Formats: sequence, C-alpha cells, structure tokens
Amino acid sequence: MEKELAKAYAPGEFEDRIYRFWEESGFFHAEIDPQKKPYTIMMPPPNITGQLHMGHALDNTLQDILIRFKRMQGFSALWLPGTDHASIATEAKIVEAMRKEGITKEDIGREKFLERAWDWRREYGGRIVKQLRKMGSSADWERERFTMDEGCNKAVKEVFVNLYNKGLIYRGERIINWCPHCLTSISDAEVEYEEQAGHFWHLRYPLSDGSGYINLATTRPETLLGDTAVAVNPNDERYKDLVGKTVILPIVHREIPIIADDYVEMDFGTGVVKITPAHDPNDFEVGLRHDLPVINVMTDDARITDDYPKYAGMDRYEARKAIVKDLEEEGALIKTEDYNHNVGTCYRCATTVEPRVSKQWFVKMKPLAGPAIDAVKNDETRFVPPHFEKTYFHWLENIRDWCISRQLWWGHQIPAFYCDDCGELVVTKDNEAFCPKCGKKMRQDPDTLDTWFSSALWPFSTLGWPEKTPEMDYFYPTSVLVTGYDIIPFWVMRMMFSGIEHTGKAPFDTVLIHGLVRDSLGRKMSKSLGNGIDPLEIIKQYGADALRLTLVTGNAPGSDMRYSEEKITASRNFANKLWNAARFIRMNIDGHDVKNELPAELQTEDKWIISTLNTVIKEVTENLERYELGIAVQKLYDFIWDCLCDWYIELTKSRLQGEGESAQNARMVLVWVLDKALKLLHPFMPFITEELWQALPHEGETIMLQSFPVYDEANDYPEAAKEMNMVMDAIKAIRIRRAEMNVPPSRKAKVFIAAKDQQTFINGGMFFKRLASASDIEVADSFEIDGAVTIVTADAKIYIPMDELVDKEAELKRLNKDLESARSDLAFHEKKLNNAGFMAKAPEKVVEGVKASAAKAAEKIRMIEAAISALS
RNA sequence: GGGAGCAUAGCUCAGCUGGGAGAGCAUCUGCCUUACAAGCAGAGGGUCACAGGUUCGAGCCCUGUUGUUCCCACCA
Repeated sequence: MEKELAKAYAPGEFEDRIYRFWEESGFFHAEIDPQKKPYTIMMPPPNITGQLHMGHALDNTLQDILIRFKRMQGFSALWLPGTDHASIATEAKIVEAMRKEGITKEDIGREKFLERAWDWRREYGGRIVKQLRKMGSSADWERERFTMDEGCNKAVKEVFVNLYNKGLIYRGERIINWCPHCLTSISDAEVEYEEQAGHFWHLRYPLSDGSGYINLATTRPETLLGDTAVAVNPNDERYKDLVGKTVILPIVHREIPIIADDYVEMDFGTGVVKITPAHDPNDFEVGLRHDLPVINVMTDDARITDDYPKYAGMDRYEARKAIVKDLEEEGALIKTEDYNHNVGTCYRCATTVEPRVSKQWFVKMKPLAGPAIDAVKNDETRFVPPHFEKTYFHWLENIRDWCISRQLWWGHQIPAFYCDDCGELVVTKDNEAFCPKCGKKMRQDPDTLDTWFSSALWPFSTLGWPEKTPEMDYFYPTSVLVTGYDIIPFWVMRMMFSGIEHTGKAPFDTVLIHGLVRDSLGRKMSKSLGNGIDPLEIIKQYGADALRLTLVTGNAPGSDMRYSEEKITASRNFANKLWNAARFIRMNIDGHDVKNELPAELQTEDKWIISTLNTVIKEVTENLERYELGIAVQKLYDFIWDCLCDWYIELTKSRLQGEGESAQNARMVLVWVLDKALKLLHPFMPFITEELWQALPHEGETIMLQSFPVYDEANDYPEAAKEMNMVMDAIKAIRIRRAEMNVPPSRKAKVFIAAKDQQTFINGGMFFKRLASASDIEVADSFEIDGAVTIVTADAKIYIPMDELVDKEAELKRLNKDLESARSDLAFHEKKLNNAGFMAKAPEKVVEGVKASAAKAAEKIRMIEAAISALS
C-alpha cells in the first residue's frame, strides 16, 4: 500500500490530481449502451461572460450528485455541459472594451465585430467551465457544446423556419420593451419592475371650443408630445357630453379627440387619461381600438426627436423637466404631487425601459403554450417540489407573444431575407437568398435572435437534432432538469414548449427546482452589495467537498439557503473526521492481509454496524430517488460520525489490540463498512472518497465507477442490533451518571450488572472497560451491594461501588427522580392502552409498540423500587 | 389587486405517507482515553406564530388570523 495518509485532511493536495485522473481516464464520458438504461441531465449552460458564483456551485453540486449516483447504479449517465453565448451581456462587454479604445461597433462593421466577439469567446468562454471542474463536476466534456456552435445554429434555423411556415413566427409593428442603453428590444420576461419615487403632475387641457378644461394627471409629462387623444370611461356621467369633442394639447397646440374606452378607471384620479400610443403598452392598445395615430417622440437612446426642436436631443429626464416648466408657464400645470410607482427596468443593465413601437419578430405563444401546460397537467413532466407548477402554469396561461428579435450583432442572425427592390420576404435555412420575384440578391435581416431562443432548444439541439441521431433516440427525453426557480419563465417554460413542438415529447421527466444561495444575513448575493462569496476561494481554503457538503446539507428542494462560514467549517470538520477514521483503519490493517469482504464469523457489534449500515443504504437510496438530497446526506453524516466513528471504531479497539482471528475479523468488517460508506458518500463528496478508497483495499480503478451499495436482507441482524443497543444504553447510562458526579475517566471502578439477559452483557463486557471506565465487570442475576452508585436502564440494574463518592441521600433522591419519570412514562402508555378509541382504531404495529414500551417502563419501575429498598 | 413560500432550541435549518420534537453552530461541565482538540464524554435550552376544526392521536391535514419573503399584474 502507498504512503501514509497525512495527519489532517488537506484537500488542496489531492483534488486537482484526482480530477485530472478522472478526466484523462475518460470516466465522465457516457456512451450509448443498449445494455444500460440512459440517464440524462443537460447542464444549464452558464454565460460565457460569467464567473463561477454560489448559484452555479449549488446547481452543479446537485446535478453532479444525481449523475454520480445514477452512474454508480449502472445507468449510462450523460451529463452534457456547455456554455451560452449570452447575446446582450457579451455584446455589452465587447462594446465597452471597444469604447475604451475609442471605437464603436459601427466604426468596424459587423464582420470585424463578430471576429472580436469570437476572439473574446475563445479567450474567456473557457473560464467558467474550468471553474466548474474545480467543483468536481463529472460532466462529459467530450460532448461540450456552445449555444452558437454549428449544430445549435442549424437547430435554430430549422426551428425558425418551421415556426414561420406554420404561421407561429411573424413580423409586425408592435409596442415592445426597449432598452435605451443596450439599444435593443427585450422580452416581457426580461423586464424587472422596481418601485421608484416619482411625481404626479396634474394638468389641464383646454377644450377646443373654449368651453372649459379637462383635468388629468400623468407620471410622464414628456410623453405628452406624442399624445393623440384623451380618454374617459364610456359610463362616466361626468364626461358623457365631452366625448367626441376635442382638446388642445398644451405646448404642442395640436387638436386631439376625447374618446371613450373601458380601459379607463372612473375611480382613479380624475377619470381622464392622456393617450400616448407610441410610448405606453396600454395606450397602444387603446390607439389600435380607436385608430389613433402613433407618434414616436423619442430616438432609440431615449432622446426627443428633431420633430420637437425645442426639446430635440434632450434625454427623457431633461425633457421632463423642461416640459414641466413650460406647462407651468402656459398655465397648464395645476399641481405636483409625490408618487411612488413601479417602473420597468432592463434586467441586464437596470436602465428604465422605454416602451416603443417598432417592427420586430414575434413567436405566437397561445398555440405553443397549451401543449406545454398539458404535459405538466398529465404528469409527463413533474416539478419537484410540485408547487412550482403553479408558477409555470401562471406564466403560460397569461403569456403574450414573445418578441425574439434583438438589435444586436452577437447571436443567431435571423434567417429572413428582404428584397430591397420589391420588398419581398423570404425565410430560409440557406445562407443567402434571391428574390423569387425579381431575382435580385436579398439582404438578410440584420437582427439576431433572443439568447433564450437558442437555449430553449438546448435539451435536443445538443444531441444532434434536427438530424435523427442515435443520441436523440437514446438520451432524449432527458431525466431531470436542475435549475433555480428564478428562471422558470425564461427557460424552463420555453424548453418545454419547444421540446414538445419540435420533438413531440416534453424534454424532461422531472424538473428539480432549487432556491437561491443567500448571504449569512439572508440577502441575495449581488455585485452591488459586494456580499458575494467566491466559491473558488472557499474551495482553495476548505476544499470542494466541504463546499459541496455545505450546499447540500439541509437543502430542501425549492427553498433558499444561507451561506455562512460556520457551515463550511462544520463540513470541513466532517471531512477531517472521515479522513481520520480511514487513517485509523489504514494504520490497523497495515502489515495484515485484509480483503474487502466480510469474515465468516461476526461478533454482535459487527452485526450491529452491518445491520445499521444496511438500513442506511436503503434509506439513502430512497431519499436520493425522491430528490431529498439534504436528508440523504444527513443520514450518511450521522452514520459515519456517530455509528461508525463514535461507536463501532471504539468498540473494535480492544479487539484490534489483540492478535488472531478476532482482530482480523474486526479489520475486515472495518474495511468493508468504510468501503460501503465511501461509496454511499461519493456522489456528495467525490474527492475525499476517491482518495480514501484508493488508500484502502479495493478492486477497480476508481470509486466513481463502482456499484452503488444495495440493501441486502441477509445483512439484517435485528437480534444482534437489539443486544448491542442494550449494552450501548447501559454504557451511556454509566457515562451520564459519572459525568453528573464529575468523576474523571481516569478514575476506574468495577461495574456490577444485574440483568435478565446476562449473556448479552457478558459478551459486551470489554466495552464497559473501554467506554464506561470500568476496571472490571461482573454480571449476575442480582447483587447485594452496599455503598454503590445505582443506575437502572430498561434492561439492567448497574452498581458501581465508589464508597467515598456515594452520598446515600443523593442516591436516593436521584433514584426517586428516575422512578418518577419511569412512572409518568408508564402512565403515558397506559393511558393510550386504556383508550378504547385508540385500541379500536390504531394500527396493530403502533399498539404493539405502545405495549412494549409500557412493559419496559413497568420493568424499570420494578427495578428502581428494588434498588431504593436495598439502599434504605 | 392576484398567486406562492415560510413561521420549530439563542442562531442556521431538517422533520419523508399523522403515532411521545432533531442536527449543526453557540453556551455550560469534564476529558490531551495512542484516528481525529478540525477531537471525545456529558448538560441545559422548544406552548412547533396565534385561534378554531378533523382524528383514538396533529409540528404534519382543514379553516381563519397575524407576521415575513418572493413572484406576477400595474390605476394614467
């Protein structure tokens, strides 16, 4: 065997080495194997602009646990990784870098710009995937994809053309969300609302016929330039006579009509609304209904157009000030009021979105949403936890058409071509097109597609679709999607309807939703707060396994968790504990030929640990199958620390000090149990388990390809477990009593045990010496001992003669206290047994349990009473 | 306005289909017991937010209330 294990857990010394070993050996690679069942996870592709953060760390840890578990269970487990081109974010970075050089996109043109973008991607696109490797992610890097690679591009074109031909993609002039900073349209899902302090400006518009005024209020006076009507509710008696008349728009002095529309709330404000179809989505709808002109008053960077020379070139907010001032001078401003309202902002740059009418491409959503809703309703895909279905349904049921064109260069260029001569439109997968009418070479639409348009195809574009590949047949639909609840509307929903529409099958069996990793105060980690924790720093300091354990411990699906330094150290301490347990076993098998198998003859304590492990195997497997990863790891933690380290290893120490078969058997059991424990823990803590497994007797190249332990009925030893528990209970009771009396462990004393089940205590005799500070032990039916500390457990009466420490009064007091508690115990159980309803309706198993507890309590009372009478 | 989650020990959180409340951290006591002081053995600490209900039995199921977080909508 190799060198000694280091004294303390030092992950920095082996994690990178092990990862390299795994990757170079090809252990992560999944192949189509008809002998095996497929298990597939598509990694949510991180943005190429991204750096690893806690969100990725959590998301990847959960996926890696599932994929390693299934791989060990014998599935052909594919975890397909990749990155996303992130059109807005990437383009913004490149534009920013160019700005520092003093050049703009337009200066260098599209082709050169794209060259720079690809260079940028080559340079930085690999950063995030390197960081994912640090987490231990066992992804199949040989199959790594990029949302803008050739295959994905092919899939995008195929989908665009299909949807266009079915009439599900159209081009139209609509009001869309426009980001004046990113200079592109964005979809509804990309708008974030935030409350901002603003004002309510109360205005009066004079009626054209000079008969008076109509009063209204606005939060955006600058849009007045584009007003083409004022509206009232048709049922509003106050204004009934005014509908059909006109008013003179202040400042602009344009005559605009007063119209009636249900959209106007009578109870709010004066019940009159100014209508600016070009700059408000609701007004746009009103405009359509009443055939109002649409007057765009702003440029693409949200400045007033040259049509209004007085304000031309001012940005929205300057213009607002200037216009308010002018309104005041004109006498049109009645009053100004403070008012908080929600304002839409761009999710990328936080700039206030400007609704704007423009010609864009849209996906018609209603026909696609229906089947996506059905797939979840009929359980083709299920959410864990299930309540996220509601979020999903809510979005799909209220969905509006998806604006997919972006005025950006970095992305999939829209496969639509225009004829500049006759205006003909052709949508095609080809890279160029000629006008079917006049034969002229056509001009491709300069816009690109929303990033999410290509990510929506990720579950199948990565498997070679639209080609009929064997991978599609074998790995699709995928098994589980692991992602945060925050991107259900962006991504989950869009993958669902895309998968169903293009492949006929929902892309996932299960959608496992997790929460956010927050800081120790419960705040979202963000750049602006500066409260982000860098996972790479944590890995450097504590190891990837400690980070992974922290992220999965106590993690329940769908709920947020807090990160804290204390949790990390607790995880690191557990790793150290495991490390040392392995080191202890290594030291003890050194020089002996120990095979990783169970010996023919087992002691009671061996049977107990094997039996306990067997239960843990069963439970952990069940928990993993149900995505209860936090519960699964908790059980392993408890088993390894409490059962294996604190009890079983301690129980074996005296045997290990001896020679012969008993010692050898103990070594074998230790190795066998640790081997199983390492395998169970491997999906959670891959590095340390590999390192330790390699250092122990084993067969095979790597732990990651060993079979996951399986529950085996033959390893259940209920009798042995019961006996062992009697002994352990007695040891604990002695420890408690000694601690209460402040007796140091160095002060040994003989222990007399009176029990019915004498053999059990005789067998366990040596444990009392090591674990209960016994100098010697004697077991009998009963004892007559004076001046002894008396301890009663459910199965035994224990005497420890320690004359000088025994205070008869105190002993009696203590025994009486025990008696009281035993009596109330008995009363509790008897109350149930005397309850007719309970006896009639409770399941037999429960009744039996209560009966047994009552009998135990009664026995204990008898023993305590005897002890008391002996003392007094 | 609509919807969802959460409320359990001082703190952070588990608690699976209802059967006498758990962990880690923190606090206190005693231990260098030759794997581990990143450790060992113990202790204290809870009206499971509140009020009803269902049930033989409720932290868990139902109804309501309060507090809190989030998502959606957006009345200009």
